[in-house]
Amino acid sequence: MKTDTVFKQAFNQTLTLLSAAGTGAPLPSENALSADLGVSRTTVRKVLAHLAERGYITGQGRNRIIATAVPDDAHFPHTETIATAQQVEVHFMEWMLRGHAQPGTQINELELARAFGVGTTGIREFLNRFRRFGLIAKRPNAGWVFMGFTRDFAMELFEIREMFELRSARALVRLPDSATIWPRLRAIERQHHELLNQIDARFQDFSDLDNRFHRLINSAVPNRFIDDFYDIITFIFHYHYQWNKRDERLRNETAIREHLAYIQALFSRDLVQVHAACSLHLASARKTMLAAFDAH
Amino acid sequence: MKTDTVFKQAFNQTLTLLSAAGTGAPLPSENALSADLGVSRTTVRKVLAHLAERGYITGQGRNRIIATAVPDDAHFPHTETIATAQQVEVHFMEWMLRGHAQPGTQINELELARAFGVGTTGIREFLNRFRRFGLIAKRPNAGWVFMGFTRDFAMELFEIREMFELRSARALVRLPDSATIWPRLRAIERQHHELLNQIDARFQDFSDLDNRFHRLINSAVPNRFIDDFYDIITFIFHYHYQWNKRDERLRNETAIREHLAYIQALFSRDLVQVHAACSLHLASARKTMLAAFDAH
DNA sequence: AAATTGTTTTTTATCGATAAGTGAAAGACA
DNA sequence: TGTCTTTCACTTATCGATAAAAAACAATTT
Repeated sequence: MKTDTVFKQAFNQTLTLLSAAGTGAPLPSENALSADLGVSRTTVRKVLAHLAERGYITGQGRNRIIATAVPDDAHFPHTETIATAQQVEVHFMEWMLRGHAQPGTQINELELARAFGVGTTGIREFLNRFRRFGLIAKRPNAGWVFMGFTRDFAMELFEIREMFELRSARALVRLPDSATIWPRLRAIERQHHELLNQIDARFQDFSDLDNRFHRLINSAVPNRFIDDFYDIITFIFHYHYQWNKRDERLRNETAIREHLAYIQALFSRDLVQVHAACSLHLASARKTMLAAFDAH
Repeated sequence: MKTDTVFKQAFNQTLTLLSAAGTGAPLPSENALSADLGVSRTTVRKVLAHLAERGYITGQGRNRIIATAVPDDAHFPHTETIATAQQVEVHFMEWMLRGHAQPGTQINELELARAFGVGTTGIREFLNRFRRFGLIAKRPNAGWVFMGFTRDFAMELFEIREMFELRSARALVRLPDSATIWPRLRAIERQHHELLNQIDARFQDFSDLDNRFHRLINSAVPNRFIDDFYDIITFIFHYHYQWNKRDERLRNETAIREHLAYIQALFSRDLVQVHAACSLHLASARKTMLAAFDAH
């Protein structure tokens, strides 16, 4: 059956809202909460019912009021708010990156299902989706094979990445001044400066900024296949960075400076400059990832 | 439970082998049959058991012999040899191209499952795999939406295709004379000439040749992401050509001539010529597909 | 009348069961 | 001694069932 992770997560979020509003405050309407939490009204009502049952809110219908301050331990544990499908992803990446998986390793659905504590269907579905990342292959009626997160894989990934990014940067330069990309580019430039100023404390935030920056560049002249490819990039980088922490602060600082130069080039609308700045950044990103393989 | 389509297909193939060999001939070993049919020996044994049961072969162990000529109606019907997963694909494409699916149409798993006569799991698995073609999107907990096989879709598809193809053609030109690509290119060039000579009778064979040609170009300097993308191209073209038969003979003849010019350019190793011939062909392919949208 | 809540219907996510199919060890043969 | 067959343990493909979540509909309230 379905897990109730959606409910539990919505419940936790609502608790936080309650704390912020304080005792005695009226509750927003069910529709408002539904939009706020990003779940259906059915789930909102379930949350409300639970809150009432535990005495955190009183009244009913349109006259609901926050009754008491909510104790901290009222939250559901974080693990209970993660859907099975997401759990499988996390577990699998863990399994993969911990070296359990040499190139050529056979992947056994039942074994993984037991190891991860889920049904085989969950594993199957994940593998089918994960297939597009190019790391596993299927032999019909005979299971999956892990292809290896190898140097070749990374090189091929970067080849495409560079092709796509240069294409987007070139297209961007040709856009008129009135395009919405320009103010958005300014905004993200500002975020780069902010992060750079607090680099010592916040260098871990770069990963997210990096992702948003490159996706922004593509979004100016969108192409769904490039977008899809960025899912792969994001996914690989996400797990790769978790695994390779060496020189993280320095690497990120360098990358931020490269981004800023790249952004400036874009504003200059000079194709040669853009090309140079973009290539420089991509080459340095590639070097970073390949270095991780050589160190290993 | 699993369907026995593998067995049925292997059985049918074996019947054909039997007819070719003729009464009294000895059977190949189980291992040989297994390799020949591309199934496990377990399945081969099941086939053999069935054949014996029906009296088509006699003897046992190593001394099996073809007993009688096999009647034509001994074959399992073709539909019983198609695995559920494949059936779903065919049904779904039918459903989609018959205009059942306007952009924005909601896709209902249970409804499709009933319409196609399969379990929901089969539909789910198909949709998850099909997602990568960029024609459907998922809203968690709330089903799938069909995005439409639109003009935009085709344009974005072709943008990537042109990028990839030019990259591969450029890379190919730089390969040494000793590379294995050159004889293979000669071979496929010959096939083009053959097809051109019999164009009136065989113009339908072009689709397959086209596919093999473009994949060959990429295979010279391979990249798994480009390969994957070609799966999408192949898939889309396959169904698109089934649907759009207008001017098929003429279109294919033109394309063959473009291919030949392109091949010649590649042999010349002149980058400018290659670029021109390749671009010309791709532009014409794009025009063909876009014309289908405008006609519609 | 528009927004809100109450109720019912529809749809998805997930599990476990089972026949079909694979692969490898053990045994037979020539 | 190496190929072929027999046997068996393990794996995948597929289904149907069920609780959770979404969506549609109906009834109130301000």
